[in-house]
Amino acid sequence: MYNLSDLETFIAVVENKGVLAAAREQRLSPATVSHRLSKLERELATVLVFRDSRRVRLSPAGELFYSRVGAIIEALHDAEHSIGARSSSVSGLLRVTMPPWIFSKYVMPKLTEFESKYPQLKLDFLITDHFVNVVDDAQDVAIRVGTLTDSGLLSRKIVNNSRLLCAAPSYIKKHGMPTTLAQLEEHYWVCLPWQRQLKLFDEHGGINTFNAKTRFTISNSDNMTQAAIAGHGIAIKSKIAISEELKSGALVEVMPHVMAQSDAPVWFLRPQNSLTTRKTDVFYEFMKSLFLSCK
Amino acid sequence: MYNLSDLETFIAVVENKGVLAAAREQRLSPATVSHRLSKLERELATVLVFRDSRRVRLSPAGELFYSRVGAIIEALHDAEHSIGARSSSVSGLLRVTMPPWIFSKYVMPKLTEFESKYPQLKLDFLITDHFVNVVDDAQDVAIRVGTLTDSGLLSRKIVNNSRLLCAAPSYIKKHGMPTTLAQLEEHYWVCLPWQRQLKLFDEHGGINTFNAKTRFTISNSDNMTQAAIAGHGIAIKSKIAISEELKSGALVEVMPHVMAQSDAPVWFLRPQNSLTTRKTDVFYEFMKSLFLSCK
DNA sequence: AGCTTCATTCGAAAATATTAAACATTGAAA
DNA sequence: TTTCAATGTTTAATATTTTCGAATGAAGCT
Repeated sequence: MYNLSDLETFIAVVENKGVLAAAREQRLSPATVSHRLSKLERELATVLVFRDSRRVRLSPAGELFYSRVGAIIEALHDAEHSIGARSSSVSGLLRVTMPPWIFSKYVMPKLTEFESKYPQLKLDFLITDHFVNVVDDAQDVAIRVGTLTDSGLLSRKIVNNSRLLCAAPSYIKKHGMPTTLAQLEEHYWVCLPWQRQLKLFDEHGGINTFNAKTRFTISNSDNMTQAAIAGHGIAIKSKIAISEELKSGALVEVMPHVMAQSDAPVWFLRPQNSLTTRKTDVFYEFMKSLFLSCK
Repeated sequence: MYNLSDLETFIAVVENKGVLAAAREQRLSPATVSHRLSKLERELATVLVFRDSRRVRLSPAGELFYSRVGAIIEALHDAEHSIGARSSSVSGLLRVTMPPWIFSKYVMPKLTEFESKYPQLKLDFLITDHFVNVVDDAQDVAIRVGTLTDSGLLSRKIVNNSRLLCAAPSYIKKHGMPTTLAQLEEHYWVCLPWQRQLKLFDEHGGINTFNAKTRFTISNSDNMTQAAIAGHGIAIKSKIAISEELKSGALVEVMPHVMAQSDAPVWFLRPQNSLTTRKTDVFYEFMKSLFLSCK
């Protein structure tokens, strides 16, 4: 029967593309690596790796086996950790999707710190404002803002947040500061394509569906902020996305408290039934730490 | 570093509730089992099993580790199988939910056959007409009939099927065979609680929402069929659920082609990202085979 | 051809695993 | 209380597996 170490060696051979390199990484002699590999193949009665003495190439079976075994070893490390055994380092790949503004404003500045804390952990960011199906696109984590529509995902709130209307002072100077819904309706908007319909409170507290008049829409939240700062119109933004702009005066709030459904917390989502949780757990802690100052 | 065999021995100890019994099962000496277990605990620096010399009891850590490691070993066997190595038997536990009529009419009759083919595989059936959340209730497989609403699940169609209206001849004799929607509205219905609103085509092919007049509802599809046969009213049934009753004349179809949205295939659903697929795969093949004659 | 780089094989040594037998513990029966 | 039976651990000898340096082979590069 083969061993865990045989599996780990197999993985090392694949990832280092060679017996010698794998041996160096694992601090073993090449002979040992070669032995372990042939034992594994003998036990499985399957060729995993084609070796012409110059390089190493995965067989189709090896390809398949590799793609599975990595996750299994990871799950095992995770299980060890779950019982408090072994201060095993967090390793592997974590696929994360989030909106651009969270990435650029919150994640990027602290990313080096995170990377040096978990050097074994590789991150794959899918940065977009579009809805990404976590399951279909094989993401391990999604950061979402606003009301959740995902089902079958575990959600944890990272930080509270609300949306508000804002515009550049230059825009307000030119077009005037609106004080009624009727006035608001005459203004230009800078918004994401799916934000054009919005719900606002009228004077009596009733909810009013409202179609934004736009000259253009942008499908990236960061660029949309830039457009608002440049004075192209009124924008709907997360409070924590533009806190600095509000403070510096680059943007000013328009008609506070007029937005219905302004509540837009930042959420941390991950699929359920995953065998490995440690990677996502440390990333959750990281994300949480980024928003501590927003409280 | 501990071995796979150490993990397997640990599992055997847990499942056989003892070192001696585990040794017998694994065809090892008790000394070996004891050694392996202590090695595992030494490596993990964690007590997994409390041993007073009379019996064996899992520690909390052991409990947790056991629940994880079982799935991991299973995933590994699965990976082996996926590359065609080892004709490993399918083992473990498979949790399945399905409606009563499918279970009693299709699954039960062939269950012994399936069990003798995969003696190592334990099945846990959750038989209900109610919607079961696969993820929350930790089901490995769900058999669903009709339009799918689950997200994040892999679905495969097992067999095509449609719903129709039917009633017992005795009921029709007494109340007359309806030929128009207006007449239908006067009839009594036997239906599941969530079937009381149904959509029917009118003479012009338009869709008509229709509230069924009921004396009672039953929340189990099998009992509901019995009620229909007993002449309590018109029922909405899957064609393949009552094929025999239609043939024998115990039930007769009422107003064919009047049901809108009558399409109701039988689906096989399973969560995505599961590490083990072999168990579900063999069960899928089994389910598929049950409906071959329905084509 | 000669050199370099990589992977495998060989044989000895080291490390690890296995087992029987002796020993320990405990619950129950006498 | 004593004894017995059942279970788990330890010990120490034995068997197996693993490891590594050195030798060998295979292929590309100059």
